[in-house]
Amino acid sequence: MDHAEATTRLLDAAERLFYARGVQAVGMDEIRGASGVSLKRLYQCFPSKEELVVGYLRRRDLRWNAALAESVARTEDPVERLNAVFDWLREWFTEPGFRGCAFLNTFGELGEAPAIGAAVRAHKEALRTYLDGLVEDAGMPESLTDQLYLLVEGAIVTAAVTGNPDAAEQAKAVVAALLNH
Amino acid sequence: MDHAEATTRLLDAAERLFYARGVQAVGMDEIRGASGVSLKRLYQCFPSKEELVVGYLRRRDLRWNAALAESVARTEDPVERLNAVFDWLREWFTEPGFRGCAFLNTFGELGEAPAIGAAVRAHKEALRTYLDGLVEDAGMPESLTDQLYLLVEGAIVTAAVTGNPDAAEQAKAVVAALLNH
DNA sequence: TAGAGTAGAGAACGTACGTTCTCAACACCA
DNA sequence: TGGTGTTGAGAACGTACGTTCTCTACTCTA
Repeated sequence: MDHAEATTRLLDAAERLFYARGVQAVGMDEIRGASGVSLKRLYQCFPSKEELVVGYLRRRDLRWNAALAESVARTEDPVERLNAVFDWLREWFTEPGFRGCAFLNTFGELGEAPAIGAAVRAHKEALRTYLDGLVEDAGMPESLTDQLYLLVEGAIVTAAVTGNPDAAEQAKAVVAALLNH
Repeated sequence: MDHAEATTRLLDAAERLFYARGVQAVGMDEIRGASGVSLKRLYQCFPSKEELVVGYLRRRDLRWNAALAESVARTEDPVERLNAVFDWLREWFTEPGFRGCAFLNTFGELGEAPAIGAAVRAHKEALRTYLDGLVEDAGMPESLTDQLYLLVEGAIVTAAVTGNPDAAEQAKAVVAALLNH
């Protein structure tokens, strides 16, 4: 097992465990057991738990954004794509093990740590930038971006707390009102 | 110092410390020091840390709801009251030490614990019920409640992560569109 | 005032965790 | 093949924390 595969395995285990149970509830020894990577190697790949958490967030950021973009891109009409965002959210909400936004959860837990806060903000900024592109392609006023963003965040949080994926449809209804306005 | 005052002091210290730094980052000994209540008494009032956390959430729920309702009630017009919700949110966002929703933060940290999850859901349900009353008083269709709720959650989360209170105004703009629709 | 119950201060206990260290096994290369 | 460097397994270390225990001092009552 080389360095790259060890890193992948560690991130796989970290993502699964951290997302499901929170960062502080999962020890480095459990990451070692779940990944099959020795503690020595673990600390070679990630010199501290905080760096492993940042690595986890960074990779999840890339994956999450890519999954959203890929799903939305299957819709042709640029205006309809704004709705497609919430269709994808609904799919995500119904996935087994959905526990809300990994970034918000980690932020609530470790927001003090500057590296964590930076990773969370980077993720949210990337989302906002992506939405901005969709709004521009749809020929809508720029002010719609922040409003869409609020609805996405609200839907994620609500679905996480209530366990009910209908928040996606409710947000979509608001989008429809904004577009018709 | 009697039992009631000890309880109050403990909840005061717990609320300040837990909200500012998270639950897991604050030890029982620090609560003792900040409250001036002995460990023995602490464990008489709250037999475990989890019960102290639940007590903290419950009292914060009452206070937060009351502050919102009191501020909104100063507005006479029932329709205008829907906007007043977001005016109050903006005030909250600009308070020193604002760190987002205590309930969401705790949920992200300890959502597994059933008692915590229940306290969080109770708070969110109370908020939704309150919004439902405002919507009814304003003579608006019931479907507006969930939409308002999404906007409130989205604004809180966004203000917390970005540190920018403008999320309140952005949400308000969406409300205006929904009302004009 | 004597005694019984209680409170406070803080030591103590058990556990868990992040991180480092030890040591035996093994791979690679001269 | 012999020696050197690296690896993995897991023990060890230091710390922190939730919770309980000890002991002293005080307070109330008979």
